Amino acid sequence: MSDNKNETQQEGIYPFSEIESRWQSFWDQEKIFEVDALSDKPKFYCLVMFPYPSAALHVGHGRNYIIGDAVARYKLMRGFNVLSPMGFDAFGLPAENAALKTNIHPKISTLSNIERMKKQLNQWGVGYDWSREVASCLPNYYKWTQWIFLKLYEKGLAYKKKAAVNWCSSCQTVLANEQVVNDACERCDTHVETKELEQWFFKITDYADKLLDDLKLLENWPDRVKTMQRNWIGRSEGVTIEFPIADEESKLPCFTTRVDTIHGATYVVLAPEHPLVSNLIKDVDEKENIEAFIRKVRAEDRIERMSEDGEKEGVFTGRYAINPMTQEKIPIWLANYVLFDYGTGCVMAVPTHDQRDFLFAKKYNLPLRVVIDNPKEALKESEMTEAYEDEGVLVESGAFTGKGNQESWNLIADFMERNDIGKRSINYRLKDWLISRQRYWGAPIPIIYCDTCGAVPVPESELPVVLPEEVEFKPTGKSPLQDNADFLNVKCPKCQSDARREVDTMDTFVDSSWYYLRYLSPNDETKAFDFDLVNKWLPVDQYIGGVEHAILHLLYSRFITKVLHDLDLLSFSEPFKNLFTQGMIIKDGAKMSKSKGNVVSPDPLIEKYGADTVRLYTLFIGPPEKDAEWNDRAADGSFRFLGRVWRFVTQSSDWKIAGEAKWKSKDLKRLLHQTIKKVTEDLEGDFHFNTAISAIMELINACFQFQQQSEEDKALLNEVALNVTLLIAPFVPHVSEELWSRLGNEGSIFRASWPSFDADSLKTDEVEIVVQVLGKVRARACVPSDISEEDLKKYVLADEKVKTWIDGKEIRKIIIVPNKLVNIVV
RNA sequence: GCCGGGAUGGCGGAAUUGGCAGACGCGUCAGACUCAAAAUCUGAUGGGCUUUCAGCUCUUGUGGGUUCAAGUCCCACUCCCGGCACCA
Repeated sequence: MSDNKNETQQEGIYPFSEIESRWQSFWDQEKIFEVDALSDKPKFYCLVMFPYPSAALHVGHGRNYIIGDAVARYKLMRGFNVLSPMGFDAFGLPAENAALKTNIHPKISTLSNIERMKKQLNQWGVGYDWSREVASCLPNYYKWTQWIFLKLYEKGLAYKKKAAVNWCSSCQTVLANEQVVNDACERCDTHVETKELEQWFFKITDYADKLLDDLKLLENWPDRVKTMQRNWIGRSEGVTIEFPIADEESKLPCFTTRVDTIHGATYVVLAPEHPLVSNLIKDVDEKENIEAFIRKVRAEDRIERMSEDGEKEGVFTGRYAINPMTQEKIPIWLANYVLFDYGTGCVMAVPTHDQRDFLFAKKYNLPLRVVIDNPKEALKESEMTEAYEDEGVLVESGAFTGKGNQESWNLIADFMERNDIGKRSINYRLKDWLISRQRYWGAPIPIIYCDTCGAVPVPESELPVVLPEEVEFKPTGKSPLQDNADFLNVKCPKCQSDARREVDTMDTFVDSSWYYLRYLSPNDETKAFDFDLVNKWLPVDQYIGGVEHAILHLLYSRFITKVLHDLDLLSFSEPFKNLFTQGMIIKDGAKMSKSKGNVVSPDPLIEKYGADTVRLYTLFIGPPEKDAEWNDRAADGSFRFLGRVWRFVTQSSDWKIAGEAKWKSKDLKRLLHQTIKKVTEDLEGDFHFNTAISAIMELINACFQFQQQSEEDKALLNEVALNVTLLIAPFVPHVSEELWSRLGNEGSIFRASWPSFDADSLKTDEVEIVVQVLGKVRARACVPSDISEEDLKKYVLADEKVKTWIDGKEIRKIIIVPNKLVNIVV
């Protein structure tokens, strides 16, 4: 490999390895990325999602940093005061799991991974303001994570409850709903179990509406991310109807979105876990059977029970409710398909107009009544094979009969509210955020349990609750901190009697839900973030990261920001104004991962071609928002291109070409300015680096077909060389710096300003017009760009080729698109 | 089932939003350099047909439609990717 490299460099392709290390040190010394946060220059906060510190980065990771770096460098050249910080999401399971195998403490492995990762980032030539580095595992950071917990606690937004929670037996901890993907642990793919445990939650449901409504404010977020969040929050509007229970005073509340079908509700169904059930069935003959059914359902796996093709099973309670609109007695059933934790845990069933109810009713022979007429064919209960779920006119619906079902929705809801039958209400799919983790490598939850005072928050002055280092962190299903007596035993902050600390740690998504605030004052010992600085610099102007965080991190960060906003600690309520989610780098059809063995390391490629080539190929591989298949060989093209740029720029003042000169100076000048325009527009828009780069390639290709003949040509070539160097700088910073200095410029190219195009140079006095006959291209014509339509028509009709196509035919119409095309209709 | 995004040469992908489809790059082929190879450089490169320094014709997942003109707009459909889903 090294022989190869020497050879390449000897042949004078371009001495990338020397150049790259030299300019990397230069940026360091010159503090190119260090920001004066107080400056009056227009600010630009460019943020890449901070990574979990892993030992070896692959080219897929690189895409994220390279895109972020290209944006930051471009904005620098546009004259912005650019804040581009980096930090590490440094708590979490991988370090702890590795420690179990290697016996190296997570703190040690994490900190050494961070150092390695910084080296790798530097090797890529991505620049950050390292003076602002944060690592979530350090006490000066997690102190403030704990502080945020306390703020939520004070507001009643952090609370402890016993609940059925997701349990990963491999990770030996509970998981948030957001961390369960297809019934499996997001991290290790282990099938998730359900456990009843007492755990800490953040009340994100209080913010469901705001989180949903404010998606409208996020104009520059990808639609798919907003859609995912919308789906996840899952708001549905309906009416909670109180069904009186026959022979009893109490009522059964049922949430429905189809209040228009109420007259067809012929039975109601409760979740077997519903608290009213035991009372309902206490005197019923079939009690034993019913209880057996409840036991059976409870024993069923929650996941299986919820799966769609799971058999719907139920049992009659022997009791009846009253349909409040028809006053009929309707049976009360229990069924496995009704979820206790959604809505009211009790549903009204309308088998004629809900397919699921229909199947259940058929199975157990429950009564049907059509209340919406199908305009296409009359519905007969006895002949129906499926529910009719479309629109129509109400029938058998008392005073509402004859009205459209949609308009009746509101009329019936109004009627119910007036008569105390039901109330409009809203339900969400979103559940509260479970933040407790029974693992070691995380921020301790700052709570103390006292036998007399109960759960007492650790006073702010006593933060941080330091994570002890001497711990046996074998996962046992309980927090390892439990076994550390020094940590566990404390005095109650209220009454000074003996007390115990909370031993669970926080979900690492709590750490990452506020880090973007910390970068403005990373070393401040007195507060989590600086009010003035944060409100000056945020919201983040450009956030860049993987779409896998569409729900988890992005929803949690929005939530925490809104809470802090409501506490008057932030003046903004959305943290990230613009979001860009880059696609994944794929290898052999799959996401790169160690377990699949398809990881591509950038090291050999950097060794062979240099970091600039890796960067250029990464940006050129395709539209950055889409997934892209990595192909080492295709990177050759990027290297060749840099070689061409190198030769052109270093020789531009004495430029000779081998082949035929196909370009004229006027056209080359125009192309230069078109290219500046195109690249600028691509970078200002949706970061279409791939097309920006191809435009620069076209310009360089043109230069290789241009022969210098005069002093003006020489000046033009120098102009092209200078501008090309500037245009490629955000993509390939090392070689650009080198060329910039070889062109005789002082200082960093990133202190120079971005080129602007000259509108006059874009104008042409001659244009090539496409001549179509009946929409097919038959000829081309070079004409003055200011030619009149009349002259153009005459010119085109006189063309020999055109004549052969229109000969003897009647011309019906001539369509002219100025400076582009003529279409003759015959 | 609902929502979002897609489908363009051998491959990755362009196409100024209705105006020359296939830019740019990879690969392939040919040539230069070389004893030779690699690397590098130069050129050609969607398919078919013909009378081949030219020209015709077909071609953007499928089938219809609108238009002087459709990858782009409309209707119907197929397949792929992602999210949600016994959610009442």
